[in-house]
Amino acid sequence: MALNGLNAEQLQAALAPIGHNLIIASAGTGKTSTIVGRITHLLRSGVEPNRILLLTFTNKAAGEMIARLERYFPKDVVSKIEAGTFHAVGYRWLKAKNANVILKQPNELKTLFKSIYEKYNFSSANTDVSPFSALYLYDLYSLYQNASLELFEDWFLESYPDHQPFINLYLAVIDGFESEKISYGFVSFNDLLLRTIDEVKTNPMDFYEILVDEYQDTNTLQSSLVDAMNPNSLFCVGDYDQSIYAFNGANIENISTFSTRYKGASVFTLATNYRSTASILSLANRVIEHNPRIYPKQLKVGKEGKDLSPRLLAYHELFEQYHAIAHSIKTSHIPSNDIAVIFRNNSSADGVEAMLRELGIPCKRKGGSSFFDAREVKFLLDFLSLIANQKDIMAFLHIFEYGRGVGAATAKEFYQALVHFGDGSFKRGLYAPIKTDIPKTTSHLTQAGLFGDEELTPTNQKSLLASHPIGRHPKATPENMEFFSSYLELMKSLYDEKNPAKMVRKIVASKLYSTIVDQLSTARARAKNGEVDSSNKTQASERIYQKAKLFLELSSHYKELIRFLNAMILGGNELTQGDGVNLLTVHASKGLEFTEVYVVDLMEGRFPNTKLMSRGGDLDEERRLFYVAVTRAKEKLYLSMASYDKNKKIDFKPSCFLYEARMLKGEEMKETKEK
DNA sequence: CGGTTAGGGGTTTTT
DNA sequence: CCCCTAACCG
Repeated sequence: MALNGLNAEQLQAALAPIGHNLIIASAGTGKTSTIVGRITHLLRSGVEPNRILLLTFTNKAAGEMIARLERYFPKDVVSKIEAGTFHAVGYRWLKAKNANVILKQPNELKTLFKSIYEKYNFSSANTDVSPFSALYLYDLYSLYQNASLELFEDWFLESYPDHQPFINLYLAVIDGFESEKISYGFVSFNDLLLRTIDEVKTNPMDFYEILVDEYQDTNTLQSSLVDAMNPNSLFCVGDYDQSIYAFNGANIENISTFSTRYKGASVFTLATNYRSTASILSLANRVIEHNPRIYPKQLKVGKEGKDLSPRLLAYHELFEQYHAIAHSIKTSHIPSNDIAVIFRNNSSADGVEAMLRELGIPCKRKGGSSFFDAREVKFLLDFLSLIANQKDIMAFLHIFEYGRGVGAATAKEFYQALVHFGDGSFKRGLYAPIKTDIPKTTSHLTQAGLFGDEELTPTNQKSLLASHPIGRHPKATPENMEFFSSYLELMKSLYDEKNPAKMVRKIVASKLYSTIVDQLSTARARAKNGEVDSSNKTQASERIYQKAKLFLELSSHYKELIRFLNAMILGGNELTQGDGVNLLTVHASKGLEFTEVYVVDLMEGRFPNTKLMSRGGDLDEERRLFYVAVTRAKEKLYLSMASYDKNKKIDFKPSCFLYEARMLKGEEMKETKEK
């Protein structure tokens, strides 16, 4: 049984009486085992599995715990446990209530927000202060939603009183954003939680116990969701030294005030670290000691065996560093899946990846940026999003911007014309227009008579379009109408299709997609002198179809289009691509462990990231990030830095954490001066 | 004059 | 790779 493997302190926590329990679990102290043990204990005590809710920070973590429970309990019991991230669980409940939820990617929502922001004139305010940019305001608004239950105005002016002259403009932008978001049918991550709270308040839940993993990174919005559910019992597991999501409103006070918020709360501490060697732990502790203590904490070393001292790797130049690390990894006897390169900023990843590739070492990165940000994948997502939500004008714009000579403005007119043809319905306007007059436009251009032009399009397209009123749109040109008819042809072939994978297969095989692949691969194969290398182009196009294949594979697990799309937004960047050495940001490394770890780019400015600190972050948080990074290592830890970036011509000073870790002596600090 | 497109500069972290 | 700016096109 899962409980047999626990040590005394873990067992005591796992068997805690029902009530409000906080488990302070330092890095590597068997947090996961304790949670699995706790659920084991609950199930063995006769608690119905569907009255257990396990909230984790990533869906992967939830999956791992569920998988471990399946070793001890029948699958049909374990599958009844509610488990997942706050967002995933909330989404599941709303979906069960038939709520109409169509998630939209944060970047898209930012673009929408910005477009509304730009309608307002901020220069009219009588002040020397310059207004926040649209994107900064968006981030603040999102932070507010996660961090505060007050009115935006109150929360905002507390921190930025000098922006008082803009407050009404800011509020108007936010109002406009909220209403436009609703009219397009979009739901943000934050909306998901807000709506879940509403749902839980109107239809109370009856959980016996809620377990919250990574409790130090829950924010006010999330903790108010937990409170709204009002469970009999709470089991929160966290470590304040690993709180690294302040930018998302993570509220360290959720931990520090736990015993005062919940009367009669019990606090347990897991202090024996089984993950790392004594010297890695003592390094981590030397650094984190510089942060204020909330609860006393003394780590005991539980690991036995050889103990290699952490090593400092210092190089002159950035790429020399990446190259040396790649070389060190190549000569390592550790399997590459057990090796990680960890960095503060994603910008470090490209250099490391390039050097590893040069030496033929496979590596994997978190899928998010590389996969879903790829334009060929975005196109597929946009195409499907518009089918799932015909009000999604943003998706339409992205699709039609691939049409030659079509930009956002023209695409928007086309969309509006189509909605007009369908008397309010985009799809009707596309498939079976009931109005054929062209709505009035802002354009003064009138290029009539494009139809009947002999060089126009192949005959079948012509007949496709001949019956469609969009061809008479003043912005219609032979090129963009050819694009349109490819689009229409594909849409018609998907008219009755409901299965996501079948849809994806048809899209990828379509003429429209091949047009896009051609555009993208041509652009990618174009050298600086403008020439297109045909073998490069073939390669680029192969890579695109490879991604499309992966996308198809992902879609095959879903029966409903909307569910597939939402799942891609909700858990999309949790999937890792490929096999090999792990390239991770510190944030992404949370909860993971590796035999050999390289923490790279340990220079002032990069790690700690001083740019962020000037924007409200603080050194304590950066120090926690460092702590998280080094405590991922089980046996070998390398701390690495470079003193110069030849591309940007920047000199670097070593990170203050290298001094705090006593990998560098204080005197050297004075010697390393800025030039 | 509005819109498109090409080219140069810059990049935080996540659900 | 994405965003912004400036030149270009109709």
